[in-house]
Amino acid sequence: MNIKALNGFKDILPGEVELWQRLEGLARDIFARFNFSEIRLPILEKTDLFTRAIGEATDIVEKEMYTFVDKQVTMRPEATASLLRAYIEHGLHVQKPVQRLFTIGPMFRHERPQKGRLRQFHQMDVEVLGSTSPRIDAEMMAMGAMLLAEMGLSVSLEMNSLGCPVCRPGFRVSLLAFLDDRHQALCDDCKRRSVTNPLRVLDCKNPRCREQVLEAPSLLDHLCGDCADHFSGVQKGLEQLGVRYSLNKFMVRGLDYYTRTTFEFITGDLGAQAAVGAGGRYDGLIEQLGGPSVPGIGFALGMERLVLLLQQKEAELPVSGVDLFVAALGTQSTHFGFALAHGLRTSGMRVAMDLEGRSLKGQMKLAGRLGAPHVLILGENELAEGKAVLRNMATQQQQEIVLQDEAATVQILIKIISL
RNA sequence: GUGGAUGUAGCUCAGCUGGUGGUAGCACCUGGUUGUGGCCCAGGAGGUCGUGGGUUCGAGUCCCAUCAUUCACCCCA
Repeated sequence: MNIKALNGFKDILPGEVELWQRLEGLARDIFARFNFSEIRLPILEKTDLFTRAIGEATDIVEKEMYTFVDKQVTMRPEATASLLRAYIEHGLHVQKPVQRLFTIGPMFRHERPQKGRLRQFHQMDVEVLGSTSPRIDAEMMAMGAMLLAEMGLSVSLEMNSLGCPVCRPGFRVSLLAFLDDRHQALCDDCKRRSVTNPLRVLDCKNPRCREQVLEAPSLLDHLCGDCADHFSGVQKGLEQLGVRYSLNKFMVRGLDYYTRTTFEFITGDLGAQAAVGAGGRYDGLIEQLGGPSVPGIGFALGMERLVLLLQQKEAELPVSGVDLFVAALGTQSTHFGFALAHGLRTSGMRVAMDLEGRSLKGQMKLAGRLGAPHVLILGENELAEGKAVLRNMATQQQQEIVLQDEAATVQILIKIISL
């Protein structure tokens, strides 16, 4: 067998997929509590959409996109751009002044895979469009925190403000001046960064750079009046909702479109991939994409990373996929059991049956492995007398069942088993 | 794109300075119980030792290349 999944692409097998379902189920429940609606989006978009939304100069656009060059289309590397495209295309701002939307699905980035990072990965993406209220920012973070808490994960929240087009240029100037003075002390990456994206120097992991940057001018000290007001409003909101967070004035987001509030949910349990979720406000982006002048904020949760955390936390999920196992011995019994199983399934029961002609012992073993709470044993002798045996696997008690016509037998079994 | 580590059964792994691939564990199949699961016992099946070259009388073992996996950097969820 030489055909294998592509590097960075992964199958999610039974046993793990249950965790995904639980994660997604809980997320949907919580998104509903906060009055979010689902939107399903295509995976392919015009390449232009991403270069405009994410930024020409970002790593994602420069070297990580799966693009069909001849067709000018790209497999989405993130969800926000697609979601905003749909929002603009369908005039959703007219239908509701404030839209709360979420979407769940795969994203694609051509990066070198490592722990918690794949080339096809999955995100749960949440966006609120049409509100500048700092309470929305607080609510978003509170919702993320609630989801993580209800998953039983302990994750910390860090927040920062990146200001806006009014205040960021001023900050940039003083940061550049500061970096110029220490250019020689910075690592090679940061020397490059101080030209291409000076803000990034602030969150370099190199200890020497960190030290240099400690005294750097802070974004938070350069906020304009509106941004400062907004920022303190967000903090008040978080306090009111009892969300624990810390300020990280060095936190910078990788995408160009962020303004004001940015935040990350951080864990120490995933190696180099600290962020399980991240997002922020992007007040100018919709307009920039040709839409109405509407503010927005959103964040994405990395599902692979959450599942890894869940796997570390609990070894195994109990899988109970079956209500009844039908064990048949002989042709007559198998013939009868085959139809009976179908009748039970039609009535909503989860039924497993072995059709390989195994010994009763083999069938019992299968039933045990499947975790079937009951086994209906159809033996030739009993069948001849119109009877069968129902075994409770936990108590090992068995009772005789009188087989009437199929419909009646189904009813009897459902009644006994649902007790 | 850069650096390190690792490729032996479905999975986890032994395999010494080169000398016939492991009674290894888990899982699987059969039997011990003419028709009763988990535990136990016995047996069985399962391999191009990632791939291709090279060195050698002889390579799982040494060398080169290549592919894959993985961790980290860059970057990011």
